[in-house]
Amino acid sequence: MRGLLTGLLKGEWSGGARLTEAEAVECFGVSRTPVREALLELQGLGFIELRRNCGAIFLAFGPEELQEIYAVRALLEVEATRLATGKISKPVVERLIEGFLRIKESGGIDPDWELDRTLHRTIADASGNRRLILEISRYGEVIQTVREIVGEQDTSIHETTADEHLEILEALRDPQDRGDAAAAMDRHLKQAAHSAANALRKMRK
Amino acid sequence: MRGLLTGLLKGEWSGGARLTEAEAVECFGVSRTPVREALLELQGLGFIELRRNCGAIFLAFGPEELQEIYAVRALLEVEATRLATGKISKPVVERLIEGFLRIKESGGIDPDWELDRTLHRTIADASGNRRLILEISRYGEVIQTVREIVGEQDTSIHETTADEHLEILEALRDPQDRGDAAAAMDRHLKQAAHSAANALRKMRK
DNA sequence: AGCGGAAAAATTGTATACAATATACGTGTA
DNA sequence: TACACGTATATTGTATACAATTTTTCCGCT
Repeated sequence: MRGLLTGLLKGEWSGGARLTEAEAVECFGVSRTPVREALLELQGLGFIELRRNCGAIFLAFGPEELQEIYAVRALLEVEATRLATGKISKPVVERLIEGFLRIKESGGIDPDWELDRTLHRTIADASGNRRLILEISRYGEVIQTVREIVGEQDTSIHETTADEHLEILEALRDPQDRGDAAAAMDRHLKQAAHSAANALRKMRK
Repeated sequence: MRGLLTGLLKGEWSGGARLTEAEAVECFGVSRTPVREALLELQGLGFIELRRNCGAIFLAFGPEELQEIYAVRALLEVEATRLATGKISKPVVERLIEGFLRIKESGGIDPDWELDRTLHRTIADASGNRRLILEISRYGEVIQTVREIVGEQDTSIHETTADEHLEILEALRDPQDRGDAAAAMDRHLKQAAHSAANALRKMRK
């Protein structure tokens, strides 16, 4: 599965390309059963269209599509942040703040996606809406895969990202307004969308 | 697939119940392959949890969970409405308004989910964000299944629903503010969530 | 009786064979 | 030459057999 998604994102198959199950079997050296399941999952994630007796059709994937993904992600996570405001215990917030401060001090060399994921998952969990949690984690997988491919070479990004994370956390720690943290999350994800789209452009050209 | 989902929603399997592939095969009289694919899809939709060599575990599904589904749906569709404002051609809006007026006149006997789906799909399409369109249609399937099971016996609902739809359409036709139609959509979906949850309660007790 | 481990059973993961169906092509006719 | 139809081919849908893995059971040991 990951292989197919990676291939698509790297641009090995461009949008509109057709891939039959038999071809996928040759590509990945496994039988049709797991290939089918992978294709079905990819369809669920919206990267391919499955048409009976026609094979899988790769949908376009470029900076535009990436921005659209981030737009939906932002919708989900901003709402989660709004709901989570005031529900995360102080110690947890403090520990996260410490983590991001350490990253800032170390000059942003270490990307540490792990801490990033922890932050986003903590917020989602605190929202209390299990559906929302589920959908956010669904998008998390996609985003993670994109990150692994695109690479995010520009290390200076990570420092500013840490700042954005700190803004969110500080708003969560001392909420003046239920919307402050949500607004910070919105800014953070808009910035992330921009930088991811740029990284993809750089990679492709 | 539909069979499993229907069974779950009807309460044949309560939350926490375990269902192995072999049992599902007996239940539905098809082989493991399609059963597996159905279970994977159900996992993607968030109705079951699949654990290796443990079978499918049904997650809880009741009025609470239904409300959560509607909350996420509202998130998606309200944003779509905001984006669609001003992008739907007058004739299209007029035709939809006519349709809902006809329903109101006929006293709301005829549910006409078809027209309802057309409205929501039209708005989603006009949003211009293909990701958003995809996610909305994903939820549309779930909602449609829920409706078929729950039945929505109370016919008086349909008249008020038509009113809500008309509010949305009128705001789309003459947008004073980009948020008017979106706000109407939000009210509509909150109402729909409430009535669906009630219908489920009535059915279960 | 309690615990550890090994064998057995249950269950999912994968491969392959067969069936159903849609597409493509070629042939015959107007 | 254009079109209709039928057959051949390609492709997906389904069933089943086998492999891998996990869970359960049961027996021996302490």
